[in-house]
Amino acid sequence: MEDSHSLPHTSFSRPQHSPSANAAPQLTSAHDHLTDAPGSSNGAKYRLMSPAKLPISRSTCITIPPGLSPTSFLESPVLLSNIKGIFALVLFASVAREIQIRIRCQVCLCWLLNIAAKVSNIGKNENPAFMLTSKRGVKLTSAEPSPTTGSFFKPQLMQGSGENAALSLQKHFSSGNTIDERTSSSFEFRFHTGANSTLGVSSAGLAIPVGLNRNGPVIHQDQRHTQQSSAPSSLASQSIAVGIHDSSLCSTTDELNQAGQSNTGIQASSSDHKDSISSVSAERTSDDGYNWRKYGQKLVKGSEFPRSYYKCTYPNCEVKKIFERSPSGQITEIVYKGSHDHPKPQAARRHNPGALLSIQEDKLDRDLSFTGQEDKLNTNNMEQNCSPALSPLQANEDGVDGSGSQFQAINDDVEEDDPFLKRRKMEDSIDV
DNA sequence: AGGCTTTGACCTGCA
DNA sequence: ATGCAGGTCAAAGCC
Repeated sequence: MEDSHSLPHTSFSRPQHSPSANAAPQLTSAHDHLTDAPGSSNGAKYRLMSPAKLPISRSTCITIPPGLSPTSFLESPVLLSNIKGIFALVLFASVAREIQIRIRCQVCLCWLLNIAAKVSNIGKNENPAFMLTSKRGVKLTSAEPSPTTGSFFKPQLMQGSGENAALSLQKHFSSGNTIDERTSSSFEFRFHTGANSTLGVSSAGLAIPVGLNRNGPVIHQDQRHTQQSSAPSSLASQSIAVGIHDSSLCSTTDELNQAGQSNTGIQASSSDHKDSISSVSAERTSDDGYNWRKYGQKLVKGSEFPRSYYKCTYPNCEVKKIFERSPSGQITEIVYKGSHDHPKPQAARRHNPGALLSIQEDKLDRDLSFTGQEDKLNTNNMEQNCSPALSPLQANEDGVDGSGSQFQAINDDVEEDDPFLKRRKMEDSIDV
């Protein structure tokens, strides 16, 4: 039993404000928290930690051979042979760009846009996206909120614990670099694999160079023991720090390609055992499919924006999320505490009618319907179904459950005449 | 009427 | 022991 006060503190990463930002800002791994938390009742303590101190496990990172990249994949006869699918994807990407559909997986969209560019040269995103940093110091760039809707594209960061497939985007810092140093252009996009990836990431990890820009959200995740989870390794808290920058989804396809050629892209990297997952998402309240009730707001010292505290409104669900939002409405940091042990409320989707990936969410909700493990460990992952793990490259992993099927789900939808509209119709009819 | 947000006060942990 | 900061509570108001 733990009350709200027993929840581990989750520190926000605010490199730009942290007095020590220049020297060693950032996030601590859950592992460190667990081991270096004197005085904590459960041993879980969460603090900022310098990326340099982060025990980022690279041993599990598998880099794709030079021949494998989104570009090469796009040129794959397997993909190109499916003309129908291509056109559907092009249409999909075009529509997404056109109406600024909120998409949860910027990588997926990047990929789609890349495909679109390949086929019709329409990929023209001007601004790169944001930078994400996991608790383990993993950084990634991703999309910023839609300039028109303000909705955030959800950066998907899936880190696999020993058992979960993981994906993280990692920025490689030169020594001494801090998180707020956004000058580095070196990013890696690695796919990690766990022994048994529930997401279906095969053991053949992939490194996809993606020309994403630096400015962007910083993601970090926290871990703690929850009431529901007796397993010491269960992840319960995740946090995200979203950089405040005006940039659009992904980078241009040219940038993507260039990045791919220059090996300065993003690599998905897996976390090691204790950090289990980490899927993170930058999103607005209620946009993650769950219902939240704000129970507090506080201006934290050193923060220029007030910190808002939300609780999940689901009965007996004690999941909390904390985020800071700039006056312009941009979320600068998000922290999740706890894990949902319940499905997303159906009604919540109406709040997000334009959510492109809600299609996926539905599918995943059905497929996963929070079976013990992924819910305990990856409850929040369910919010981020379209993780980078859903990379088309991974989609080739036919024999794998999870991401492969997820991607298949995407394709299935895409291949329908207008799955998105169909879905909307269906939901509308249900609502009526 | 119910649910949510706002906001000042209170509680707790830490240095 | 004390002050500070972060997190939470809960009354009031709003939608």
